Amino acid sequence: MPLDPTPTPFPADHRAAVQPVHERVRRVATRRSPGRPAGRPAGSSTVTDREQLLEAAERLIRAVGPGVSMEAIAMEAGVSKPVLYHHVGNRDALIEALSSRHVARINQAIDAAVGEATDSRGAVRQFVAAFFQVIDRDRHLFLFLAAGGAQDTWPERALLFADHSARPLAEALRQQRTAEGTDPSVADAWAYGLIGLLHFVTLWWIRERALTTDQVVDHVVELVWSGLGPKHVATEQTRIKQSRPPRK
Amino acid sequence: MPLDPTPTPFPADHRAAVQPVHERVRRVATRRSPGRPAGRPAGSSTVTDREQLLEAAERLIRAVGPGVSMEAIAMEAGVSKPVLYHHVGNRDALIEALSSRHVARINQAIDAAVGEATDSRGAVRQFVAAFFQVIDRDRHLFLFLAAGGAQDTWPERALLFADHSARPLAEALRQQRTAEGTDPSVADAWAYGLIGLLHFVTLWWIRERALTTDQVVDHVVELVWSGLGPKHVATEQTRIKQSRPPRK
DNA sequence: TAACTCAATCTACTCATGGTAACTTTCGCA
DNA sequence: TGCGAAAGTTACCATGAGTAGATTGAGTTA
Repeated sequence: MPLDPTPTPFPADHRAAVQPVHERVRRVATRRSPGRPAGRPAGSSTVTDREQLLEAAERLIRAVGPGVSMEAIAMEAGVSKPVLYHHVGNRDALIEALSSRHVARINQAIDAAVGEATDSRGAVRQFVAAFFQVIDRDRHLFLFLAAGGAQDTWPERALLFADHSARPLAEALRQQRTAEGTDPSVADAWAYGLIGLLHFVTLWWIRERALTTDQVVDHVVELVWSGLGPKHVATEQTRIKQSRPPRK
Repeated sequence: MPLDPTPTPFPADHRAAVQPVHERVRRVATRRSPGRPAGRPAGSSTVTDREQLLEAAERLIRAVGPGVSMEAIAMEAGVSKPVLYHHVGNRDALIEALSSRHVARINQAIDAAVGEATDSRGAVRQFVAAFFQVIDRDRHLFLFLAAGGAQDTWPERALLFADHSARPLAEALRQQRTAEGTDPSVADAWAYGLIGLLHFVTLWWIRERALTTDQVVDHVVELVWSGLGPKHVATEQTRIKQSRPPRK
């Protein structure tokens, strides 16, 4: 899996990168200029499409990182701020909308990858690997969706992206557990847990880059598949070793 | 485990609660008033202790939620903003400092709880339960630490709290794996993964309150202990009635 | 064709907040 | 007693979310 060639793992140069935003934005926004008169512009094709705005938002986030301002996004779309707000709502709603699209893409990639697996464990591995790859390819977008909102609305926002990922996963888990005769009520907790697990490992991995993709995927799969419990040689969980489990 | 009596699971009334902040702050900050002259106040006991500031920050966050401003914190401490900044640095540094203290408390609780366990699985359960309890008891503080910063510095900030939790856990895992002769290089990824798992399940659980504490802890432990792989032996939990049909 | 209405848009603003500059006062010490 | 450093304060700046109100083009009616 080829990583894209960005040298710095994290966009640690946010602040520095902010300047280029405006640079680029100024280039892009040909329709706006200081001397421009107010009011509706000529030509009936000015009806703004919500999709255009979302596209522009993604484009800009990819280009300059998760710290983009709403105004910059509006400019990137060649539109003024109130138009953006009219069509999108507010920053949280933008995150919500972008989450929905992006998670759809991720799930598509996951579905395709899982389809290639021949056994259950292989499917889990494909799942994890696909998740990592898509997230890594769109680091900035991921960061924006995971944490790009205002600090005021946090509790609602924190799970916006996770919700989209976790809900279908929960459904799948529920079906699987039902089919195999085990309690399906674990599904929601497991889904959020697994998504959180992937989230944090991804964040850590993006920051540190201490492992190759294959390594980190292997490690995650081992944990997710087998858990912390006794290894398969043991047939009963009562035969666990006496060694103490993780404490601080 | 008694939940504290807050009726609303999430501080969904941030915005509403913002007013009371200032109300309260104005009461507390007796030392400040509009007509007060500038300059160093009389009395040699004015030397501000960093600890006092951190205490004040915690107190206020607990009281009004994770959306507190730096100015409100300064006022709560009976001090002006530049003093707060002088002693603490900036908002991220505040998060860092509070994370350090809070994780220390959490780990203390976990150590105590794990000490009561008689077997490994029980220890994991105690670990998870203790984590949940401490987090739930200090919801606001948790939210502040997990996401209370400015959006600009996100990548660095996102893992501030997680780092503190994950590092000792990684160390423990590394020792354990080394002792039992399995590959210890999984430790970091596992630690961040497990912390992320707990993070998200906690967030979801705080928001939805669909399960009792015992239930959610059981579910998490089952996942963490046994993983998604084939069950060796049915545990008590998995033998619960599987009567629930997949909804939706 | 001229007036009317309305939707789409813009400019220009408010407000909140992180962070800083520059000034002011007290204390300890020679 | 005088003076420098320490500890504070007020007042400010910059940025960015979100909004109010003005402005204009395009159908629509007479």
